[in-house]
Amino acid sequence: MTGVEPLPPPVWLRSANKPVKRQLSLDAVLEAALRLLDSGDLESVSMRRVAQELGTGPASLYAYIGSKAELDELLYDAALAPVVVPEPDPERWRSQLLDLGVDVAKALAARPGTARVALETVVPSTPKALELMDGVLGLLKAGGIPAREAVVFADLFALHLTAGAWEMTLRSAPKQAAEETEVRAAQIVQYLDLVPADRLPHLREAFPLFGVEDDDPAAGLRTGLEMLVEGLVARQTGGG
Amino acid sequence: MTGVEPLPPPVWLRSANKPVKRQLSLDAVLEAALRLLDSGDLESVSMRRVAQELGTGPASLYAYIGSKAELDELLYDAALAPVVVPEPDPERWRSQLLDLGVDVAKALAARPGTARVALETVVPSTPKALELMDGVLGLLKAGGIPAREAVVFADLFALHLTAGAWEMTLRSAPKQAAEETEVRAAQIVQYLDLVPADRLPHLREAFPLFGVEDDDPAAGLRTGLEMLVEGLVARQTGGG
DNA sequence: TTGCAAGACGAACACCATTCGCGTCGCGAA
DNA sequence: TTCGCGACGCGAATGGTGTTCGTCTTGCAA
Repeated sequence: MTGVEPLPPPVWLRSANKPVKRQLSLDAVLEAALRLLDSGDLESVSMRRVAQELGTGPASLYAYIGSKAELDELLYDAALAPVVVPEPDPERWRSQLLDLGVDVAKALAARPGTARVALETVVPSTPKALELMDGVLGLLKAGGIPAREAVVFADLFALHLTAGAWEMTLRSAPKQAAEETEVRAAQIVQYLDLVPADRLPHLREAFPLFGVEDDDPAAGLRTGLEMLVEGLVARQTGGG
Repeated sequence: MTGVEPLPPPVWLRSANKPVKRQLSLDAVLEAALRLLDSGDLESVSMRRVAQELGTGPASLYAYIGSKAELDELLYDAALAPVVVPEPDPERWRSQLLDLGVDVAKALAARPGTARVALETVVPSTPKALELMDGVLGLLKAGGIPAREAVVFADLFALHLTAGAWEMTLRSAPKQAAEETEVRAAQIVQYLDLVPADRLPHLREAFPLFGVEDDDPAAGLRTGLEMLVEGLVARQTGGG
């Protein structure tokens, strides 16, 4: 090859040193960010690193996104992408709702840190988030829940689910958090030994039961969502 | 007063210029941090600022606390301090539980940012947090909930409550977040206009109902906790 | 061919938590 | 009373963060 290639441009030209990579775009930025996210967590997605991934400086990114928070929301939306909203079936709306909730939480937990974005944003309003909210409202309507109640519930549902996803993220973090949890548990035991024996009696009794069933981190979340739905229908039939 | 005060020490002594402020202590650090927290939020509590508040550099603080995270937990514990655990009354355990939950959330929301500490910690284990957990377990026992269920529920209860407190924190933030919310709402309306009219039908219909009853930010939280408790007892009587 | 808007981006700003290592002080031992 | 030592205090530096300014460059429209 070497023979036929054109000679390199003169070194004193500015363009020789900076080969002018016009390959940036919103998609390229998002793609690079997702690459970083998947090989770590949201913490490892910084402007600098994304820029480095693209072979440029952080300032270049601001042509396509307004702020880091904006990029975070894009990642959040991307994390939500694989979730599909089911067609409401009045016979099965409750299990559909639970499945949807668990799916969302799993999707968020699969991209570590994205759940946190939802917690930090006052009201998450990315396209996919809105689509999912619409889906939840649709299922509630299929279940005969009045619109007024449905709105309140949908809000709570999303909140609980997001918090659950965040907790799943913490617990399923590869190594660090696992031993963190153990250290904490040990500290609590130690603390309980320190405290007068007649204090915290219920905690003493129940403590060994904590952390059971942690083989499936989504199980606890599902239970919580079940309780929420159960409470919703109880409140409907009861009266108030 | 001026007359009786002792004359200042000679200026050429080193101790005159640096009066050797051996006034640092864990309490002093915590106090300064709380002062900053109360005149802002957790974001405004940085090592540098706490140190500045004490007239020193950030390095000095590390004699008393191991890390910023540790200080955060101290603040979290301090925020929880005013909450009192009620004596369980088998007649009223449900309302007691709800009141306790709302109290905790209000206490956390009163020190903006502390709820976030609980969300970020794998398992919050400060003394007050353990005391509250013990209280919750006590109420559940008074309600006749089996220990196994009680543990799962207490976890969910705490999670929901913390998330709710965080949301309250966001919404009740003095100025910034309030208009943030409005901006978001406007953006969503705008987005709904942009999207084909047959998409997101339920959201379109229900959107005006969102944000109603925001005069009492704790109301939504209480509703959520009610549903959770309702679901718990329904699951008990039902069978599973 | 020329002019110009828009993209690219190096450098700098103002933060952040944390660590190193030196100076200084108070206190206990001699 | 004097000395020495250990613990505290803390200035300075390290390596991060998001964001902005001003300049350079380049492709395209006129």
